Amino acid sequence: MKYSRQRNIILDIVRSSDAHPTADTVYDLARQELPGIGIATVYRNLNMLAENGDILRINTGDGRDRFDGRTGEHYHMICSRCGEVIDIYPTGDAAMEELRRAVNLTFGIKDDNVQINTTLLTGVCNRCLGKEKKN
Amino acid sequence: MKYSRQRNIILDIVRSSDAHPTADTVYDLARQELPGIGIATVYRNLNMLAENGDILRINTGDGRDRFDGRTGEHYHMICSRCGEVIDIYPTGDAAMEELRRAVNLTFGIKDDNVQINTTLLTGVCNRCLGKEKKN
DNA sequence: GCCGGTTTTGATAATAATTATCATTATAAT
DNA sequence: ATTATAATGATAATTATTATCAAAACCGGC
Repeated sequence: MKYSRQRNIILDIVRSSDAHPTADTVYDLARQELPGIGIATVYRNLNMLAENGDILRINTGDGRDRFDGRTGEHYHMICSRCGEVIDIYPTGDAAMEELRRAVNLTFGIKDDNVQINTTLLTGVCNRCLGKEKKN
Repeated sequence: MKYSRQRNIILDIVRSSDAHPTADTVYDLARQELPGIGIATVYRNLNMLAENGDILRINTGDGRDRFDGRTGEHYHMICSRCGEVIDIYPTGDAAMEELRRAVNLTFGIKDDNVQINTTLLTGVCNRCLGKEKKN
């Protein structure tokens, strides 16, 4: 993989965002820095960066992938009301180990060829819960 | 929701398949029974049936939804090699309760607004593992 | 059985996200 | 600087799915 100005801009955008941006959002932000950048370049690089493990691809199920620059172990919840992606971090390695054991036990999995998906949960986010209570 | 021959055919197809068929596959099978059926009818009914809880929609992340006629509590694994959807059933209610507790504990979730996604795991299916060992 | 209202159908156009193509340009190694 | 390789940007193509809408099917009452 060669250096390119475009790729670095895209990586920076994804890394410095905490909103799990879509390709389109990344494109808009990238144009602010490099107006001539093409949408194909954005897609191409998001794919390469994800492939390379520099960023994470999040499939929300709504037809548009989102991307996450935080590659440390964490998980995502999709809000069933607004579709927002919420980060959830495990409370510690021990808890995580406990979860894996529970998964293996619950489903009778013996080997290590299985990993827990990064988008693990669906629920109602706090913002939507707040709005609900007001009505 | 009214009776219609098409809807029943589609429901039967999804129910009697254990291959988590895509809309396209359902369309092919439906045409064997009712050659004039339209693709839009298939999509429309898969959506309505899923909305209604008669079938399950599985988002595999590869851009084409799959459908599952078994609505009892079970989970899915996506094979990271071949993309196949593997059914995984919990070993019992107690195990499932254990898993939920582990999830809540691991992620500091207190309320009940959260549910574990039906597509929970990614891994290598047995068929792909078998092929691998032979090489 | 026929009528009127409602739902569903099927053909097809439209949408929307993403990928492929390809000539041109940028980057890296010698 | 030269040259090989990789990346870019414009745009066409692809693909799954949804929207549109006139025609047909269905259902309850008469």
